[in-house]
Amino acid sequence: MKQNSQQTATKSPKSLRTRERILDAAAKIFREKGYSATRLADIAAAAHTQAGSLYYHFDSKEQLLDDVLERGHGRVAETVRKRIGDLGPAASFRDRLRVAILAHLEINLRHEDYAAANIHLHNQVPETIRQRHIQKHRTYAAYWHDLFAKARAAGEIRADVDISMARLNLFGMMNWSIEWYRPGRLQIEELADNMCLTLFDGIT
Amino acid sequence: MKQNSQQTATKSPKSLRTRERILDAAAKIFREKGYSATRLADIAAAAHTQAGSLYYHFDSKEQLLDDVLERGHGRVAETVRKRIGDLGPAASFRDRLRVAILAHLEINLRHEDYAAANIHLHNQVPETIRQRHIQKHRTYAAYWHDLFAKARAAGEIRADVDISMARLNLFGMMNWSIEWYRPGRLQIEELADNMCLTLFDGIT
DNA sequence: ATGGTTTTCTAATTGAAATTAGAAACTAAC
DNA sequence: GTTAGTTTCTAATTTCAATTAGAAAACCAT
Repeated sequence: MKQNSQQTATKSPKSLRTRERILDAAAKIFREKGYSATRLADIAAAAHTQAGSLYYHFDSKEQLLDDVLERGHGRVAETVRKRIGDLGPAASFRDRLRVAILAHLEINLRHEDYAAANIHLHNQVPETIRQRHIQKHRTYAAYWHDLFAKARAAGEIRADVDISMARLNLFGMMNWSIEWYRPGRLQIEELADNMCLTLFDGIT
Repeated sequence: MKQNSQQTATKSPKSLRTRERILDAAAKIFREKGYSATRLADIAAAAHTQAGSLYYHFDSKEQLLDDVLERGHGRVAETVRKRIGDLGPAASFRDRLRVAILAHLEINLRHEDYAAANIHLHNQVPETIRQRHIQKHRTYAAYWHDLFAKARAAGEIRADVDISMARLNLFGMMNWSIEWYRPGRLQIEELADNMCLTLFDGIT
């Protein structure tokens, strides 16, 4: 039942770095061309190696996408949970939400290729793999839902607000930013602040 | 310099209907599998015909996607402009925005396959075609920007609000709904109302 | 119903790209 | 500097699907 890579144990540092390089290249090309249109030769070229060599690190093209999606989502989910954990139990839910928004944006916009792959390609993997990813997204969504629910219970959000819609709207704003945000003019923090404002002042 | 189909003139009603059927099928399968992974045989099957027969109606697979994108975006843009036009010159800008939001959502959610294709596949067409679509999206964005700008000039939006961000946030909410909205529980009108509220109360 | 036109089908043709196999090159410990 | 293990390369193999060509079928006006 291997869900991810091949030999999960015994990995030399060099092998690990190559693997990383390949994943980054894959995310980049997948994002640019879509799953099916990217040739392993393209990924290989971007990772400074040969198409055949990829098979030493990955079982198949399919599994490569699987890993890209996994890693992209994993990083975001872990970081958001960690940052909120770091806040301690005294923090207001409004502060928690603010921190979560910043973390979500930061990771996604710093690894846009992984993020974009997750958004655009998650329905291009075969059904079994797809189910696993859908499940993870559901769990992540539930985590946010809970955040909103507690904020409302604490009176930090108006009682008549539809929590589910609020979360979906926020996800829309955040995830859409991957389409247009380019580093430079606007700091990610400013972006996060702006979204907080739009959301809260429409909610509180 | 044919930008779209082949014989733009002289089309029998039957041919037109078949063409329509093929476009719908294409949008559906493209949405499900992505551009490159969909076989013309799949589209043909969904349109109750044979792969080879598609070539009577379209020049190539590429042009098929081109037309799907074109039609998807065209319908939305035209409808939004028309509905706002119908409002007459006396309408408040807030009302205009409300109407525009409803129209955008209605068309996109009633033709989700076309909408999803536009969102997910617009960067999978070859460069020349892609440029044309990007241009159309820019024009559409500018139209909305103008709507926001006039609303602010009329004092219907706070003066310190960043118009560009507001529009992007709104687009995020609206376009993300294509990922999760399924007809049934929630009416599209309710959805539009909700997004208006979230947006305005965060802006006004 | 017959001739011309439009539309659809079937059966090649063609090229492209994932995957595999086995040989080479590299690495590090002794 | 030889050897075992790891990593990479090259050159098939094999499958798959877009496109084309030409034959059939459907349609329509007379």
